[in-house]
Amino acid sequence: MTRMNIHSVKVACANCSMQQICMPSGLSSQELVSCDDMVATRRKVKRHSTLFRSGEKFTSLYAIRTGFFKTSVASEEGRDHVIGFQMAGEMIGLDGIVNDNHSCEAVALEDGEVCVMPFHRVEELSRKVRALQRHVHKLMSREIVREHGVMLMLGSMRAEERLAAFLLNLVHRLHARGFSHSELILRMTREEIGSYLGLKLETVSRTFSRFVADSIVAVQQRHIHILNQEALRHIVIQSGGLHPSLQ
Amino acid sequence: MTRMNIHSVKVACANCSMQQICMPSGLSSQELVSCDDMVATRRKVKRHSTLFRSGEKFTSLYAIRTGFFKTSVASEEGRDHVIGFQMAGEMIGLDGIVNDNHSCEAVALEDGEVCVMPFHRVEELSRKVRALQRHVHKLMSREIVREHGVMLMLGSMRAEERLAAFLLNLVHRLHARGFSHSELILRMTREEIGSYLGLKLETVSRTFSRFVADSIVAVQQRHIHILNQEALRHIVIQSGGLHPSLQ
DNA sequence: CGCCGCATTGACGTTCGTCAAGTCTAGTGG
DNA sequence: CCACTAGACTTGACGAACGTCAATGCGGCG
Repeated sequence: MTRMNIHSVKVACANCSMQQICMPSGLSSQELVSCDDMVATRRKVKRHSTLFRSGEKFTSLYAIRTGFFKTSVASEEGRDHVIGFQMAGEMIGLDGIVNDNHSCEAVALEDGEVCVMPFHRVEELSRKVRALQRHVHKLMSREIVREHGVMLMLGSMRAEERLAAFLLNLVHRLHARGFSHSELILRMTREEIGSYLGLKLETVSRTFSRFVADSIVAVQQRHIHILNQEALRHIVIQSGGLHPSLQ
Repeated sequence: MTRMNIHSVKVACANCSMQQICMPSGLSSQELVSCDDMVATRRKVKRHSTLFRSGEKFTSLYAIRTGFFKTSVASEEGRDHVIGFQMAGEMIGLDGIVNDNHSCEAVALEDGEVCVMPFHRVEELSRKVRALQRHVHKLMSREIVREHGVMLMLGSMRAEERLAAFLLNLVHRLHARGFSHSELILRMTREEIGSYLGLKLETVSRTFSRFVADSIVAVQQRHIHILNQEALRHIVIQSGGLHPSLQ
């Protein structure tokens, strides 16, 4: 419910640690400076606050600097379905472009900070800076491909396979950001995991328990230790899952 | 298996009946002519031929002029999962942008014809023609939003709801192209429908039979007559589905 | 005409959802 | 500092929905 406080800090993409994830590579330093113009402000977001809601006017894309988000689509009756979890270096808001309105909502699962990039500036700049145009197209295409993977998962995997794919995907993305390849802390509840995976929270919980019984992972609440990554991978592969291309 | 024959016809977007679906609106006639430059050739595609395969080098987007396609992602063992059905006026190939390789495959379900649009030309032109840039961004965003709807369906609907949503979506898109709002011919098998909906073909068949028993549709093989659209809509809505925004 | 692929239908099994009880943990206030 | 509480998580028993296997029907094409 709470709206985040607008925090106006002047930005420098050139100094940003997320640069190599967030920005196109091979920019001249001059082009990098002009990319700064793309970012209007940074915005701090508190845990459980909403970055944008479904139906809200679309103006900007958001590049996550720090923190962890979920995006979800809401149906009429308040039921909502999680369609993705996003972490530092990833972009959210692309859904808003087509109708100038957001069709999903983004909620912070922990305190964080995003770069607010007004889309008209993105378009303006990407008409001039070719590498940026490329980058925007790739970002959107990547999101399309990621969703293909999710659709494959939802359409053809069983509970164990879904959870295994989910854990592998998460730890893979975290590892790419310098975290452990075997330990992670879940920022979301079992219910949110279930919503994402198309399962009920009880099934998620039971499946975790089965993994623990098989010594594949150790679970202490939201702290997950992956003991046998090979086994996890095997669970996904054996049924023909498209491996970690789930982004 | 069969590759389609390359059919080099010079193109005129200005005369194309798909123009208002496929192209941005509000182009000057000069801009429309320059859009022709975007289309290298048209290509006829025969039923069951593959437009592009997973892993294949990405060079072009394809705008469907006529015909009906399925796109699917393939897993290692040959199992594949249908992720969408595309008809005239829709664009396929966006998945290839991110890695310069296609990550899904497109197969024609009936004879048709596509406009081949080399992506480097699309990028070049959309740096000059602002309306085209807009249009490309909206196309990609629309695909993202469509997939959100599919994920919602796969993640939270039961078989009846999925099939109802599927039929409503199909007939809605066909109607927008001048076809009946109550009759349609399915170009795909029950198995392909099932793959798309995350169901087995037997379940699709049984669900059709139930709809017939309830006088909601009449089914004769692939010929579908929707007798009670309201009932179909009600099946989807009651469970909180995001209605026909499934594109 | 006969074959082959597609579709339908039935019987049965598995997986997951539902309902309900109970446990654990973090955060709050006395 | 500890007791208390609310929310999150776990676990069990049961049932519903869907998958699996198998037999049969139908229609189009050679």
